[in-house]
Amino acid sequence: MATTSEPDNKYTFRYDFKTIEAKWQEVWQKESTYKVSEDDTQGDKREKYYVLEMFPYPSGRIHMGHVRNYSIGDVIARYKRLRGFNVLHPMGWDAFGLPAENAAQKNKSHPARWTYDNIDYMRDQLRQLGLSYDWDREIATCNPAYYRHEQLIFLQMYERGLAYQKKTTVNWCNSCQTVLANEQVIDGTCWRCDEPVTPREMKGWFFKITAYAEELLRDLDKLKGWPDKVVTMQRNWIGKSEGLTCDFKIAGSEELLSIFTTRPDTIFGVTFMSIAPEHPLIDVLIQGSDREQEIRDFIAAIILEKQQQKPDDEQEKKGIFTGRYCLNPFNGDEIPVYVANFVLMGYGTGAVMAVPAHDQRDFEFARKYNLAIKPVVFPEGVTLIAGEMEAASVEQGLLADSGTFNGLSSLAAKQAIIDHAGNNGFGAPHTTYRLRDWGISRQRYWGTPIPIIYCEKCGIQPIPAEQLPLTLPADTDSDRNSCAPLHQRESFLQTTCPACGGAARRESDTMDTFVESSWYFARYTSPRDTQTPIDLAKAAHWLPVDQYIGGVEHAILHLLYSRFFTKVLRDLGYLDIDEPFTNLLTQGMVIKDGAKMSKSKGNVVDPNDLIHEYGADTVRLFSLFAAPPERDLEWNAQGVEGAFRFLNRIYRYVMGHQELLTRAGDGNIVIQSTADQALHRKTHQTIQRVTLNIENNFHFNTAISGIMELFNTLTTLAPMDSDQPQDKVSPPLIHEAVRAILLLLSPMVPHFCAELWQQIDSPRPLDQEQWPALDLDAAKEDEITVVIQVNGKMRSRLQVAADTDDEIIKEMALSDGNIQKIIMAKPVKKVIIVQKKLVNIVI
RNA sequence: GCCUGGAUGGUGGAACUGGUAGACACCCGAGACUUAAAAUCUCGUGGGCCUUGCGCCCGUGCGGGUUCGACUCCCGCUCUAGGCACCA
Repeated sequence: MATTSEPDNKYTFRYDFKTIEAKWQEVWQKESTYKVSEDDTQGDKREKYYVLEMFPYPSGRIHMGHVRNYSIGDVIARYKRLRGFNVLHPMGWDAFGLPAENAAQKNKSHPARWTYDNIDYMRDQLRQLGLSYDWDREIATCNPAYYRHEQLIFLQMYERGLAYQKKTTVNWCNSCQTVLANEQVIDGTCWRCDEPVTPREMKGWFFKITAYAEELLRDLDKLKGWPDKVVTMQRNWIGKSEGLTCDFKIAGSEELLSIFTTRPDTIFGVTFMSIAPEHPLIDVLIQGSDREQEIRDFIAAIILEKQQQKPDDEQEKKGIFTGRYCLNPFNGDEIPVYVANFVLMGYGTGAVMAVPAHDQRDFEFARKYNLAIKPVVFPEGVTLIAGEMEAASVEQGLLADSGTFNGLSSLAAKQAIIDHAGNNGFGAPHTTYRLRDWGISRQRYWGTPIPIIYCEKCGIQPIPAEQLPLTLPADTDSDRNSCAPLHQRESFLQTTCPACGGAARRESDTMDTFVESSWYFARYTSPRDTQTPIDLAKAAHWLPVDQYIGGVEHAILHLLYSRFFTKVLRDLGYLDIDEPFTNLLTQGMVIKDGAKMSKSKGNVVDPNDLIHEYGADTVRLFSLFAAPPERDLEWNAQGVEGAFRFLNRIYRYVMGHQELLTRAGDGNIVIQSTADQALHRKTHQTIQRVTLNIENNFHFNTAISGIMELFNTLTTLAPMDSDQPQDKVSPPLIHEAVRAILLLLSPMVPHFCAELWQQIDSPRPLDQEQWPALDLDAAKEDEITVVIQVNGKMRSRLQVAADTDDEIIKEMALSDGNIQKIIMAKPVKKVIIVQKKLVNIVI
């Protein structure tokens, strides 16, 4: 082996990671070490394990977040292989999206060109990290071979009413002639051109995720392997509430105003009605009134205000009286109807029964407009008096002033009132969700075209499945139109109707890129199948994903959409599972100087530089060692140096003992000295500890420190510079310890370990090895330290044989010199003995 | 405002189910090697006190509590990160 610089100078020695890493990457590629055979669905007897990291957007080059994410996944993949699993570990590219269009415009290139170039570069970077992917399964979502299947899935969803079109309000930038996503609108202006964004009514395509709301909520209980945090976030996002819909008659009219409430128990406390400014009934209510114009102006003003408000500031509550009343069906009260700026048309019925005594918003509104406040639910032991209330009382309690329902508890009253409404035909129990249907239309170029045709005669016509894929139009010219959205491309739009053959136009929207990432994990199980999106048998074998790893920023959208797609694909007959990801690990961010790495902060660390300076193994080792995966990782250049130093120490040690280790390979383990015993014990304790750290919660940081401890023990008991280390420790035990170190470290530091493994003349390459076997007897301590406390404070220690009787330990503790001094002649009240741990003497 | 996490030496982080707080590293300091430096190796390294002892006191964001014993459990706060936010 060569060294990086002067081979003879052992003082400046740094192991030659460049040669070693290149060598093993080539071996793995040439031998397809990590390829998972398609036949494994039938032939392989090993248990399957599917580990997946969230695939990247090919933005150009990988960043530290990727390095961390993929290192974690790779450790799990390699560990599971050593444990005898048949591991599926694929990688691909989430390749559609707006950045490609922007870059293409800037460089007068084409999004496809830009994207594929980036993929080539980044694939190379991932190879350099030594990640054990089955590259034969690589997919890029912008490839028609992928998105044709997505188009088919869309058509099947359309057939079942799960994909539908409706009118919606979008953010429109007139100067860019495009729709912007919410996150692209910054303070009401376009993120790219700074022109104001205007709302615009457009038709768009939606996926009916609300049809699965209940199942998505219910199945959260099955996700035992997900962080509670993510489950909670999804539960809140779905936002189920149960209550009552109830119709209030408009006075002097046959019209009904329908409301939804989760607090039917407060229905006798209704003193006014608030409706959304967009509510369709408004026209009917105010038509012909002498205040019609005044009201319309007010409504227009609050709608405008709403559009311009920043997402995070709350508007002052305001409203206007429509001049009309409605009737409370429970007691006949006449209730004024107001238009209010805080009522959302998109939730419930767009109308709210206002109970100022028991709802804070209604309370504020009532105070402002001098409306009645009528308390009807008294929390236990409290009598509410309208004039004395400082704020709404939102607690449950006992009903008062509520007719025949007086004295009931809130809980009982809810049911009774719902029943009463139902029996009298003006209401029904109702469940509503915060979750909205998923709008997937994007007016862009670089996305999956929606396979729909509009015919004047025949209406909306899906493209026949056998005509898929509907590919993106290639460019006819290389000018700035190279990424013109589809609606600007006449030749793409013009087509013929599949039903009548007459002239027709194509849909020009492309799909949200979240659609591609909602099913890619399933596609990996049959990535080259041209007949069907997903081969049911193969998917049944591999899915669900046993371990999914990615950033917590995808806790809601990506993970919710993937769960939704899994259920849809199941109902379409492609999958036989309910949930896609059994276990989820959300890793923390990589930060530096206390802040997220970003160009604007100038604290970005480029993985390329690190790989060149220290090699992939060191970069991986440090990113796994510096923090447990779920926590943020503070990047520290000196820490990287420390990780590199550790590998160098092992390298020097193993190569310095190469001959001995090679010879010792076939020797039996015979304990001949206390040093032998100590090393043997530490070796097996470390095997146990590392295994537990990985199995329990993937805490590689403590696993690595365990291995460091073992190596420290090894170099203390059998020092490097000793002429004849076998004087103290027998060679087979050094061999055992080194073997353990290399095997235990290999999932984290794969090239390095594979090389040293070969250098000590092991019979098989490391990739074909098994995780080291644990000998529990060997790990057992025969002497233990028992702590002696007096009144809970540590005062002395005892070294005793592990099997010493509790009574004897107690006697020893009481007669211990230090203890005698402390307790003097005072009476001992109590002695607590914790087996093999401590004695606490209470005086 | 609501819902989640988090807070431990100069730093990153350990500590099983309530049982020796600070493992393992980084930084820093001292020494060895060297003409010298780097590298490497050895030792030290939470704070304070003195009587320098296998010593004592304090110490896991703050204030209480439970317990023989609390970083760990309970109650009440502070700060911080993230998510949601007029959802009726």
